[in-house]
Amino acid sequence: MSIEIKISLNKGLYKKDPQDSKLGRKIIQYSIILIDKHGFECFNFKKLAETINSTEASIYRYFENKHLLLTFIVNWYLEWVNYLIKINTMNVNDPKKKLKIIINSFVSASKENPSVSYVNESILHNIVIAEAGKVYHTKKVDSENSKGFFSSYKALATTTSNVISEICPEFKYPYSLATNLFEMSNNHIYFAKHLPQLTDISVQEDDVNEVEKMLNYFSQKLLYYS
Amino acid sequence: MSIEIKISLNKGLYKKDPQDSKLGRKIIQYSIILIDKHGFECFNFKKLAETINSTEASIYRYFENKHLLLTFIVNWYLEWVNYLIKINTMNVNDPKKKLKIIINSFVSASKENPSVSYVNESILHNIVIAEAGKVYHTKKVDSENSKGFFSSYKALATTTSNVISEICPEFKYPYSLATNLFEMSNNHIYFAKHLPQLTDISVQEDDVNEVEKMLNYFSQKLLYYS
DNA sequence: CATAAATAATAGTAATACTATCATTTTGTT
DNA sequence: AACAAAATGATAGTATTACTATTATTTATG
Repeated sequence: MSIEIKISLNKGLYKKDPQDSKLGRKIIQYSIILIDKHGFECFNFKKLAETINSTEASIYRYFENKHLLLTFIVNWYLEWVNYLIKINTMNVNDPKKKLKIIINSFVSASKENPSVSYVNESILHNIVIAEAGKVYHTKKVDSENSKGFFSSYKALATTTSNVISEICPEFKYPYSLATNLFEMSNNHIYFAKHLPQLTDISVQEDDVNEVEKMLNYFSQKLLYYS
Repeated sequence: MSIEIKISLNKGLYKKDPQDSKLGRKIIQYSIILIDKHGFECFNFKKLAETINSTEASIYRYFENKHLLLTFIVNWYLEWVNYLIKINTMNVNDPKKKLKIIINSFVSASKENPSVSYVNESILHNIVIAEAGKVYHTKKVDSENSKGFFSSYKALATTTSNVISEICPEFKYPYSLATNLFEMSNNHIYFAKHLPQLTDISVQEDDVNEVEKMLNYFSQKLLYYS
């Protein structure tokens, strides 16, 4: 399925919205591919420019630096997941079912869901798994937070937290559990692929079923029989 | 309390063991201070050399690059925590008490524990909280893993996992819970300080009591009444 | 006190992360 | 079709970073 949603993101993230022009969309499309391929540290605007037959100067007209570009695409992904959760839980009343849908979105939103033509959501998910922590683990975190650069993560945490509180209103840690389910999803997919001794689950050919089961088990143990 | 333990780490991490010379120990001491102060991205060997009145060339005789230096100090911290857990649980039989000691070590090993003269463990803990993920979130993770660069994290996970299995032998995810308790500890201390909307707990003046409570609550819910 | 080992001093290179300027192409408007 | 405005490309240049190499000096050791 391919539709054209335009996701609106904090304006401080870019100098010019890349979603509004051909070159901008190419920057998004190929930065996702290159960051996934070489890793964020080895990714730079010169390589990106060569790949898309443009110039460094042109890319700098869209993004101040590669860190803000990463922040942009990670936020894009989080907004997209939040959007999918909203439409997929819209007609669901049981909060327990809603949380299962949320967990399923954390582990595999990129599968069988509406997508945007110039974004490979599956590759983008890999970037979120491997690089998203770098977005907020920086000395600029406080000033970037005050500019609203992490509001997409907060929105996702709030959505999830509300469902958790619906299931169990007395539960003391709805936000912590929400972010933990998301971080745990990313971490254990990464561990399964690269550091298998740090997890009990395994991921074969992108089948994240075991991760999903684990997250459901954890949340049920914490929320169901209180 | 100050003693001199020498922690033995994977030899691939350094060209020359910094623990064995005055300059080496100064490199460790001030790299910890500088990474904490400026963040890992802005930290470099030139600044470090100026700070300790030495030269870049001399530092390069100890470490190939700053990434391996970070890996070294993070592993040092993990080995130190693992060592403390061992001595503090040595005469404890109840695995539930052992897990509480482990959780206490995750949140505040750096407080009231034997320390090494040239390492400020409290600052080092801040580095682990803010930067440790960068150690293994790199494209070199597989080759570095095969060289044993993450064995300290695995050792800590194994120690914790064994205690978890003692408490509840049927629990299916002992390793996952072990690493999750550690990651959660670091994440939520960081969130409380920088992104408070992502957590329910707060940390006032380095009092991590609420984090400790939360981790104990989570582990008890998952392990006690199965 | 001689010698080896460690460190300092200095210099240099390639790559990175930008910024500035001007030329050309594309787009929208009449 | 003609034109202006906007977007992009081409080119050049700078400061910093991440190193490596060479030689001089200091320090530790038998």
